[in-house]
Amino acid sequence: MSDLERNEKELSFGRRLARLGAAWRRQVDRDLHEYGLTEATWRPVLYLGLLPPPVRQTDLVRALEIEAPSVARLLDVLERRDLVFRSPDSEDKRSKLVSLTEKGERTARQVRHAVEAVSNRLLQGISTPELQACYSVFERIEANLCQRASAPAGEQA
Amino acid sequence: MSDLERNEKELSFGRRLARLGAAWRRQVDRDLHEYGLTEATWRPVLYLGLLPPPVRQTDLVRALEIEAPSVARLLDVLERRDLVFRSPDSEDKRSKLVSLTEKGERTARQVRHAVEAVSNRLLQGISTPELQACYSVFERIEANLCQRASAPAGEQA
DNA sequence: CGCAAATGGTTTGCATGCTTAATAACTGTA
DNA sequence: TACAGTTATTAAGCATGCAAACCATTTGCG
Repeated sequence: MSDLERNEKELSFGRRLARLGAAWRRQVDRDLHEYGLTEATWRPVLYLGLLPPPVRQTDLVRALEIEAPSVARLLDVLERRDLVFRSPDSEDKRSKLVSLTEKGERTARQVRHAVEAVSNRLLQGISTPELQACYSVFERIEANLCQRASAPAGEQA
Repeated sequence: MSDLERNEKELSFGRRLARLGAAWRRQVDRDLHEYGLTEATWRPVLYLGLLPPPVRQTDLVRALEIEAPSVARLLDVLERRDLVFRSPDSEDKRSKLVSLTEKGERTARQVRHAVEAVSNRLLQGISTPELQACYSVFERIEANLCQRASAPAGEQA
């Protein structure tokens, strides 16, 4: 039955996802390296350019989907590089508002260009229906992720 | 035109890939945590159970698609845990052969089960043609990855 | 009001990836 | 044989993610 036949592909699907995702990111990184942005530092800058202000660190945590300590450290680096600055939030003394400096604004535009260029290049020749088919599968997988493993599911379904 | 309409989705495709890949891996990690395997340490064990011996470290580097220093460090950990051992290669005094201990063999089977269970669960309800549509897109993206960025491609095509 | 719980941020320590550089051994060519 | 280049492994240091523990502040409830 299909299960055995599909096993090889199934086994590699998660692997494939991770590999492609990493390769994709590496492309962006490569393009942004010349702007002095290393690894993940461009993501906070990108999102700071997209989110409606005021942006608290927690907003970045949610947008970047990384944990608060990681965001804090990235912002330390970016602040030292004069790309962002933190200011107190008059509404809530616990929180800090994060903004792009002028240099940061410029960088954010470059990041956006680079990200779009990579996306255009990598998705070249792929039709919208094909993309949507992928999204459909992704959504189903995400749905399956939420069902706690308590239901071992299609063990031989 | 399609470009603007697709922009939102295109922008997020790489993001989506990375996120799904990470989530997938986290599922496996969670299931293997109870076996004392943390993070990425289960992958060398899995592949050692799959590759035809003898397995040199270089073979693992190629299979795991991570760099040689990373493999070396992981093997240090696994060796300390008595899951693998290194022995000299009589064919080539530079290289070392890596093997699973008996405990490692047992662990490899558990890892394989966990990986398959997660795969079955996450791909539940997704048909083979849908999977193949995804693979087709992945392959096209991989092909586009290889074309060096020299051709900026669909900048406004 | 006053205290417990939740929330925002930081610090610390660990896991895992990479790159660069060193060392040892092999290979090919003159 | 000898020497240059390649290959296998390791070592050292950096980047980035996480979780746990901590402080300050805010919120909610008696």
